[in-house]
Amino acid sequence: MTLRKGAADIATMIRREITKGTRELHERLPSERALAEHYDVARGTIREALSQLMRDGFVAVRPGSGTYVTYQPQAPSENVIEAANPLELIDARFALEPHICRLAVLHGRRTDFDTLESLCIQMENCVDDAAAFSEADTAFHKILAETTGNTLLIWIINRVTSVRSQDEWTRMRHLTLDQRMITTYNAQHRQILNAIRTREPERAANMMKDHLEAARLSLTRAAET
Amino acid sequence: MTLRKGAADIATMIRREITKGTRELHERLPSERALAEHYDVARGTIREALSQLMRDGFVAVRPGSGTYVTYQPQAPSENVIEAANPLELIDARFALEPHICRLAVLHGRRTDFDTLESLCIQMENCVDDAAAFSEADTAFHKILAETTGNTLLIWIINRVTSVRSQDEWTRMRHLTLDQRMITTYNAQHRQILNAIRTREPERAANMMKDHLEAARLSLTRAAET
DNA sequence: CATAATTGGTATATTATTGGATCAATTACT
DNA sequence: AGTAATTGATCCAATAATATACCAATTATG
Repeated sequence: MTLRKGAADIATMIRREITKGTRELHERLPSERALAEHYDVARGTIREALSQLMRDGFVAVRPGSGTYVTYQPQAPSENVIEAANPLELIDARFALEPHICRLAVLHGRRTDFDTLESLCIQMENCVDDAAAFSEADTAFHKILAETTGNTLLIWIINRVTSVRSQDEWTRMRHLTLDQRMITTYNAQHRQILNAIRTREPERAANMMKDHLEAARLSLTRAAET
Repeated sequence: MTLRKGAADIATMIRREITKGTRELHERLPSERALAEHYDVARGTIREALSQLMRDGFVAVRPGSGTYVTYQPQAPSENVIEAANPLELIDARFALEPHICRLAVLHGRRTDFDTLESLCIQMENCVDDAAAFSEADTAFHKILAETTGNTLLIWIINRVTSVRSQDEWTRMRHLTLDQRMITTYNAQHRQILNAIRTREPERAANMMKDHLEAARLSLTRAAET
């Protein structure tokens, strides 16, 4: 019967706090002295426990500062999307967005088209501002998804497009986002919107395919440089 | 053993306020000086904390103006998919699965085809057992997605197909899943697999569309009764 | 439109806390 | 009994927090 708490026990307790989410990523643990008092154990034991946790990559110890949580019990859903590489993302969009165009033809209302129209105008006033164009572009594809009325598709598209904003992809993308490219994209957006307005599902879907193909090309070209 | 409040602690507290929804998107935080007073800490500490939050994309600081929340806690993914109705689900599959067939043609390996083949055989031995057929059918579509090698698409399809098992859709579906229907589905699965094997992307995609159209028809028919 | 107030940005010297390291005494387990 | 771990104490160096002052950009005010 163990009467005394050992370093391994302390390590287990702290590890549990981390994996259960009580201690979050980047959070600072109490000082070794405070932990020693809290667990009613000597500081050396705490140090040994922290040493074990450090070996397993749960915490990082910074002299003079403190010990910090470096492990995150992965939230499965987010990571899949965050971890996806740009080509996977664009393949997913190749699957989703042409069909979204077809559904937009079926379910779209005039107010939706007006919103898309104003976004087109907004983008056409951004030929010299890549960042502003990108933002409006994301909004365009987002609104397009919303016209389908399909909450599931809307959710998926929002997830997939939102990744772009905080990615290295953005950097690559900006390399190729010159005035000529933006003008091309603007023309394609127009064609897509017109096809939807005239209720031509297959033409809208094909226009979207062309649009995504252009985006993929500029992406692979940027990756090769 | 006083526990000193460090920048990491302040950052954790503010991060919690944001993720818990207390601080909403685009909301302006109090000034650094006000935060310093509120948390009873020096302004430098607040600045270091905000700097960390900025690195992680939770806030953005605008000199002369203030600090603004730039992070939105994601809507729980499960609910969106769980709440989707059968027609939304099948529309999502209409978007995804034909393109998955195209990608399967591009990336599929012989071993993948062998697995799909064995699942076809398994389903063909289930013409009189709707439950067993359903299970194998789900596996077929799942494996098909996996042959694309696109982790994002795999994840989405798994989410979308897994709903079927615990849905009222299942009940409706079983109503129409007689021997004749299962035989039809089996033939379609065969045609899809063959088209992929002979590397015909568009034919495979079209076969999948036919397959989904049949599923949708049986679904709407069941809903009308 | 000009001015004043407020906001973040920066610098610096001082002070307190933290982890790093060591060692002799004590306790637990084989 | 013998071995290994824990304990409790002390000193050190690294780091961060504090307090203060001033600058620059933005925003509100009259």
